[in-house]
Order: sequence, then structure tokens, then C-alpha cells
Amino acid sequence: MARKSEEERRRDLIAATIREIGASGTLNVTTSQIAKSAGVSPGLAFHYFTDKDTLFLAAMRSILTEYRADVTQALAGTRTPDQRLHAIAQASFGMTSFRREAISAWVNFYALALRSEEARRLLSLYHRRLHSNLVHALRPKIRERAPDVARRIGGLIDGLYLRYALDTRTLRPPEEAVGAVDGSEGAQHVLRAIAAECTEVHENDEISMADADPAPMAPLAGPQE
Amino acid sequence: MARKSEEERRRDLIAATIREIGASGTLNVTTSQIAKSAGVSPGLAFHYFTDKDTLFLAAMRSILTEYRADVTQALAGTRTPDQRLHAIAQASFGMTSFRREAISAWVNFYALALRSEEARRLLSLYHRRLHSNLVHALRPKIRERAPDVARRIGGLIDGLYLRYALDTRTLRPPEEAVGAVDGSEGAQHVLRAIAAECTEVHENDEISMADADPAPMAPLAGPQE
DNA sequence: CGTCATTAATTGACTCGTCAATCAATAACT
DNA sequence: AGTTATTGATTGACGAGTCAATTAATGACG
Repeated sequence: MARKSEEERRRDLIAATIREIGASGTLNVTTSQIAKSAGVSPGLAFHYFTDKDTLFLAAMRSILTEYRADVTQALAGTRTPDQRLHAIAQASFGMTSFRREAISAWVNFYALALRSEEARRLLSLYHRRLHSNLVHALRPKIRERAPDVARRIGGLIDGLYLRYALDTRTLRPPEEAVGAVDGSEGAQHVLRAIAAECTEVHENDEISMADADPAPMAPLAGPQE
Repeated sequence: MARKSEEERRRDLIAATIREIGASGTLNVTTSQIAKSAGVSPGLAFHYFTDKDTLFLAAMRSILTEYRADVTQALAGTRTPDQRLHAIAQASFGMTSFRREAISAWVNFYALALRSEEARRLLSLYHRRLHSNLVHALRPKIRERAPDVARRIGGLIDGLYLRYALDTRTLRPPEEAVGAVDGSEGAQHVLRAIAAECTEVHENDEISMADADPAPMAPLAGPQE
């Protein structure tokens, strides 16, 4: 047997992949670069991963796992629905997701989803988890309206993430993060949107008694939930 | 002189670029492919565009121009703020933006923004235009809250676009658009979010008289506007 | 404790294909 | 005849994936 365990090598290679994608901003990174960054020979990457795409997907799974851990941790101490919503917003715009490496991985991951079924599966897994977390936190506040609202909030999180992540000020790899945009502003926006949605639901509930709107907001059922 | 005017050739090449990016889902398209698709020899692309990235950016500018024309047209006949908001939502999720080619261009464009300053400039141009349109339409309804709300609605549009665009059902290039997801659902969501935001603003205005909240929603000033 | 055989990780030179960009030749036009 | 678009063969570089050789472990046996 040789130096390191399979487990460790895979981790090293995945970490190197994320690092290199982060540095270059592209999936056009050579396996040699990645191997070098991981401190191994070019050939070894193919011993552990069948091809480049497999390696990328493994890297993306790793990013998703990190994000998931972040969310889980943030949700851990929460008791109220509002705390849970706050936790989700914070985690989505937290340092973990705003490292240049994570941004690069995410954006290129979206592009990969255009041509890789597996990437799309992974993406929809993320979507479902986020949606489920949001619904769980929203249900106590707005009952059956939770799924519908959650779909918008999920979209909002992704959209704002992309905007802040691709802001010229956020990028710039060196530590000269001068006017750096962190995610907290994004999290603020998300919480306001949630507040607005919840206020409106309550408003409508009160009014609908007197108003008797025949079809107050049709279902708009989505794929899951 | 030869067959076609410079103007025409450029258009052909740009159209071919968009077509090929759409077909492959990647920026990894060879200039030969593009040239062939445009009906010219491989070398000609470099006569009109200095290099590949320049060609991509020209293609993206073309997509943005199309989108802009769509929005402009949709806004043309409008009289009320609500009509304007409806027009923006419709255009953002209209057929123009949901062709596979446009989706592919957009998603890869986001990825390009990671490494190209010029792409980022273009992206922020799009952001500013959208924001400005939204503010213009929202101002009559919610006055000074328009810019803040517009930022969220803009983010929501982008996020939902990405979600519907990358939905497995939306993709699939052939015309077997069976359970095809079109954008209208996305547009519905955007309009609901706007409704919620506006309701909340009015709600707050009424309440704040009696309630006297010391700092009701701090400014959250953004880069533009 | 050595030493040798076995097993498996690791290496890195190599193959084979690909592609961006060039450029000398040519065709189309005035 | 002169000008300019257009061609397409070519170059030079690069990169994914392979593979035979090498190295490091393990343990069996003396």
C-alpha cells in the first residue's frame, strides 16, 4: 500500500479542484493543474475519478455539503419560525458561500447543468432542500401559503446570491477586499421580502372575509411539495 | 468587394454563435463550428472579430438587445404602473428569453462574468436597466421605497429565470416540449411578490402613524439610483 | 528482526485528438 | 488593374486520458 488512504486522496483532489476552479473562474482547468495543486502526479486524478466531469461533480457535491452543514448548524439553536428564517438567510449569504472558490463553483455549476443530467439532479436536490427548509419555517406563520411563498423566496435567494457574487467588488481574489460586498445585505433583502409576503397574507386573510374574492390566488402548484 | 456587407456578415456570425452555444450548452464551441453554421470559412470569423471572446461578447450584446427590444415593446402601450410591471414581468419570462439558445447564452454569460471584466460591465448594464425600469414603474405606487423594492424584484426575476431555465423539462432541445415549462409561471410569481411588497408598504404607512416605529426599515442604499 | 514476495498506489512520459489563430492564395467586385 | 473579402490548409500549442514502470507498504517465512 501507499502513502495516503483513498479517502484522503479524494479529499485532496476535490479540494484542489475547487481551489483551481476558484483561481481561474472556469471549468477549463487542466487535470495537470489540479493534480499539481493537490501535490500528486497528473495521472492519479484518473485513478480516483473516472474523468474530469466526475471530478467536477464530486467537487460540487462537496460545496453543497458544506452549505448544508452551514444551514444545519445555523438552524440548530433556533426555536421560533423567525429565527429559522433568519438562520436560512444568514447561511445562504454567509462567508462559506461567498468565498471566491464557492462562487466560482456555483456559477460554473449552473452552466454545467445545461449539459449534464447529473448536475441538474444535484441542482434540483439543492432546490428541494432549500424549499423544504423554507416551508418548514414558514408554515407556522402562513399555513397553506407556505409552499407558494417559499418558491419565491428560494428564487430570490438564488438571484440575489448571483448578483452579489458577480459584483465586481466581490470578485478580486487578493485580500484587498476593500469595498467588499459581503452577503449580509442580501440576507437583509431576503428577510424583508419574507416580511412583506407574510404581511400580505395576513392582510388578505382579514380582508377576504368582507371582500369575498371568488378565487383568491390560485394554487400555482409546483413540482414538489 | 465580396458577397455580403460587413454588417450582414457580423450578424450572420453572431447568429451562428448564439445558435451553436445554444446547441452545445457551452462556450466550448469551435470557431470552425460557428463558421460552418454561418456558412463561411473558418478563417473569416477572425477577420470580423479579433478573437473568440470578442465574438461571445458580441453575441451576448445581441441577446441583451433583443431582450431590451422585448421590454421596450411590452412597455410601449402601457399607461398605468401596474401595466408597466406586468409588461416587465412578461418580457423577462417571455419566449425570447426562454429559447434554449437564449438560456444557454445567459447561463454561460454569467460564468463568463467571473473572468471577463467586459462581461461584468455588460451584466451590470443589464442590472441597471432592469432596476431603472422597475423603479420607474414602482415609484407611483410606493414612492421612496421603490429603489429598495426594485432591488429585490430584480433579484427575484433573475433567480426565478435561472430556476425555470435550468429545469429539466425546459431543456431538451428537440421540439418534444411535452411538459415544457414556460416562463408565465415565473411572471406570476414576480407579480405576486410585487403585490406583497406594495401591500406591506401601505400597511406600514398606515400603522406607523399610531405605532411610531423609531427606524422603520433603514435605507439599505445600493450602488445605483 | 531481516529479506523477500505480493499487492496496490503512484508516477510521468506518451498518444492522439483538438483547436485558436495565421497567412498566402484566390475569388469577387469596382 | 487594383482593391478587398474570403478561403482553407497549416501551424503550434495544449490537454484528456492511458499505461508500463516504479515505489511504498504489508506480511510470510526463516
